[in-house]
Amino acid sequence: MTEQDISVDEVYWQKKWSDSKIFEAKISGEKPQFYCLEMYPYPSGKMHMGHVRNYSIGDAVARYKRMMGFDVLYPMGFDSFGMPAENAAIKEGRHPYDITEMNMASITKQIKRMGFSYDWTRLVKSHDPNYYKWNQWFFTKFMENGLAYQEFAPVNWCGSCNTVLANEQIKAGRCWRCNGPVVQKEMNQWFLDTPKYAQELVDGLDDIDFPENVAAMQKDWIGRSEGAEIIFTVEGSGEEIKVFTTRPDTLFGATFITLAPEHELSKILVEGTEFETNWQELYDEVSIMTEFDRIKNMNKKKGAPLGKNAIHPLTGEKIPIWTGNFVIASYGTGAVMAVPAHDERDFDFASKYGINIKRALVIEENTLPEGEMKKAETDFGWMVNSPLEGFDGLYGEDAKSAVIQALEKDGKGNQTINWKIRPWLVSRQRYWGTPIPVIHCSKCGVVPVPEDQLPVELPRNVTFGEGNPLANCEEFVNVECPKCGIQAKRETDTMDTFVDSSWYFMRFTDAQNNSQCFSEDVVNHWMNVDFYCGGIEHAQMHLIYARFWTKALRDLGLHSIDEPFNQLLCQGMVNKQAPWCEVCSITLSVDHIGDPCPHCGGELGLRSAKMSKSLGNTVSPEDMIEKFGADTVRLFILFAANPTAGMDWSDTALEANYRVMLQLMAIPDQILSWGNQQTSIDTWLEARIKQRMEEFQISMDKYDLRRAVEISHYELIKDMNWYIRRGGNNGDLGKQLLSSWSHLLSISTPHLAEEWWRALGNQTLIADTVYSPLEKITTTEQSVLDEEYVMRNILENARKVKSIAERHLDGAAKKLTLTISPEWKKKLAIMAIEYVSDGGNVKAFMSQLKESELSNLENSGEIYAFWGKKMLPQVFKWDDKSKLLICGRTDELKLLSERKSFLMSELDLDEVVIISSEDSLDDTGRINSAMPLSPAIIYA
RNA sequence: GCAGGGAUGGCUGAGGUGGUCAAAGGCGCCGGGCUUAAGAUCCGGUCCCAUAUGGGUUCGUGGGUUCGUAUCCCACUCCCUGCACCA
Repeated sequence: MTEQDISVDEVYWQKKWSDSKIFEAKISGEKPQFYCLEMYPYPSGKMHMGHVRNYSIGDAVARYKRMMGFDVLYPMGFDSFGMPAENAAIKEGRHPYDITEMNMASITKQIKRMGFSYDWTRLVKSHDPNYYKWNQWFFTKFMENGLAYQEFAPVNWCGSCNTVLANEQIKAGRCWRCNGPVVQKEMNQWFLDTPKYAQELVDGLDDIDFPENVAAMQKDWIGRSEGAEIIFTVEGSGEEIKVFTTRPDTLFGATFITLAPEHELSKILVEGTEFETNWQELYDEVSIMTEFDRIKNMNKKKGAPLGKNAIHPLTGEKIPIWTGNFVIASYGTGAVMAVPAHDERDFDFASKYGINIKRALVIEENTLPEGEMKKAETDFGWMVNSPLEGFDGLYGEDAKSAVIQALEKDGKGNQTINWKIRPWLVSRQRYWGTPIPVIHCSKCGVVPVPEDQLPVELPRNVTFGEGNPLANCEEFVNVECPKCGIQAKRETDTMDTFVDSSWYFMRFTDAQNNSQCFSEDVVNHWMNVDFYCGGIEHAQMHLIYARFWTKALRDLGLHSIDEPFNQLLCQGMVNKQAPWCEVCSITLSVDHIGDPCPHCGGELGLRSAKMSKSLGNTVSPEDMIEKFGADTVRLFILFAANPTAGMDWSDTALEANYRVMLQLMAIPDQILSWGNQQTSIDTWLEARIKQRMEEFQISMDKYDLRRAVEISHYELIKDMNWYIRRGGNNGDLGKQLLSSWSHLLSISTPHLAEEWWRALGNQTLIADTVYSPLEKITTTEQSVLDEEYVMRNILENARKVKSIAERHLDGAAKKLTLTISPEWKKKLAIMAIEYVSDGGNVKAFMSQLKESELSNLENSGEIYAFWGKKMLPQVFKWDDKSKLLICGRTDELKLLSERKSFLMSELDLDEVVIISSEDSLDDTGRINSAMPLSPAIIYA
């Protein structure tokens, strides 16, 4: 048979699927529903391996759920707004719209070639006015509810992208997109009040199934910290400085106040004084500094006194007010009470500027507050040196609440919770995004665009490369005020593209709805997403925004879902080997293969690294599909590693999988040519099929795709081979096998499965066929499985012994005697197994044994010795299954006798004798090695 | 610095509630059957030793608990990921 004869026409089946519309999600009303989703991609022109892996995982889940009788919603769309298209436009002189549409067309084609079972009728594209119209509508609703607002504030500016960024979009002080430096700039910008949902966002993590690390990252990011806000008054002027602290118990150790240079009071306090210059210097330095530099200079504390004192709220003491570069204006209140004795930063600062250090706690109980402090003691401790009554000796939480109570009594502070998450800065000074639906009128101020005028469409006719294209587009900017009708100006900022991805999963449920964003009933029916698969890189951005947005829309009354994603799976990276220098610990591009390290001249090794253009270790999915077919690529990807683990691309492994595919392609013909002989091994195969189907389901239900594929594409081949080897040749049973098997194949290699299904004479599509569960394994079937299992173990053992035995025989072994262990060994084994499983202590078993019936046997001495030497370790070595078999009714003599001729031919012998040791006349002493389930093996 | 995850045989990768573990599966490699031959497929082998089913040394390093530990505890080293002067 040549390869051509057995190749699968994948495109043919893809057309069949699409013509028959079987993947279009329906609400049948009878079946349970399942929403399977992958993070929709940004449409670059080409699909890469990361996509392929992501979608192969999702598709396997979707197909499995369909097969198990669910109504499955499995859509695909494009996150098609965003800067790459706009930057390409600037560079190439084409329009982002054209570039995007073109890329979408080409990547769609590639995705379709993989044969994923998407419902393409629900395609959502962010840049479609019918979609982004709802972004705008939501935005105006948010404005009504105070959730969206405009504010003049210091924001993060990426110079190379020419736009502001949200905090979540800064990675290690640099822009997440271009890796360029980010600077602080004061601008009038739009924000969404994400902190409003901070508590719910934290709490929700307990109810959904996110990977631990993602949940941890989100918790970190949201950053809940409990503490107190404390009011210090400025001496003389009476102005108030609010500080946030998590350690109110150290309040009596506060020896100064530090304000962020940007803090509004800083400027007010120094204005017109001798201290102004130093403050100004620091302010200039900090505000120009990029986040990146700021991190780099993290340990260089710098500050200046502001020349005024604050009044300690409880003691009335005067303490100096400073400004310091390490205080962040936007966290807490932008001001801290400095307690050098119990805070490292304050300690550094105080040491540098010679400020008083005052101990307020001792770390060991009942110690005296003596000696100079060499470093800050930041752990909880017992309060000491308190100038007021009733505090000394309090510890930890008690100390905190005592201080807070005292503050609250005087109206000088209160307990608060502070959040690290800051409002989401959503406006962008870029073209290719959703226009913010707002008009600025000189008379009416900020006016939201009325609903009937939505969408505010992006104008086509704009010029790129000179600032914000929208701002330069007269016909876009100039409008009449919807309220009073005078000439007004449109907002020219667009929305962050993360807005698009914050609710697309809801749009998918009702994608063609022209009158609403989605119908409430429909969205409630499908949501939430049962299985969400995508990259870890969105742990803080997309996945927080989407959760926020879902809650915000819920509170607008649009649906009743609390959390968008039930279960999140982050697929691992696709890696491939690249040159690696151990000495310099750097990964180099594949161009260096064979050369010495360009830095140290040493020899280069290989190391697996994320596929990237810069390393040149990428593999083109297109080429692989063309060469091996989509099924092979999918099989390889699912089998090479668990979904969440990183996987290494390997050409040889891929080829091995291709061979498996070739083998599988030939199997229907092979099985269909079986005769119709019924043999005793038939029951075994029948039971085995049931067993495999069950194992497969268990694996799939826990998304252990690797194991599932192993069963469907490897184990079952082995089972079939075993059946044949044992003389099976039953065509009817073969058809049963093929039928069940093709369901399992259809999850990961759907095209192949269709071929099988057709070969079986089916007119239907297996992708559209619900699997009807097989009956449970019967007791008889179970015992056949068990017996075969025992025999295979014995056979395997006998094979090993044979090669050793033949070293001692003259030539090849001709005869095998299997001597079943004596009755007393079985009794002893059962006794021991029961004793141990009841929790008995092995060491005490001997006394038990001496009281048992076995002690009455004449060979009781032998039995005692055997227990200690052989049986004791063995009791722990038997697996649960073997224990069951030993205690059960398994008749070794019978099962082996029935399989004698098979053993004979397998071991290539003239004679096999099965005998129980009571009947044996062995004189070599070798039968002593017999154990239950493991007869003595003696060759002659 | 803080947080999360890792380190298993030539490679990959299960296991990880202590005994079923010399440790599944795959790849690679070796041998055999089939074949005119190659490929594919099928069967067997693949830590070391071994004069009969046995022994030895192994799951990052060093300790510990235990009759027994890849699996539990402690310390350390290294790797990945995220956050980062968060008060």
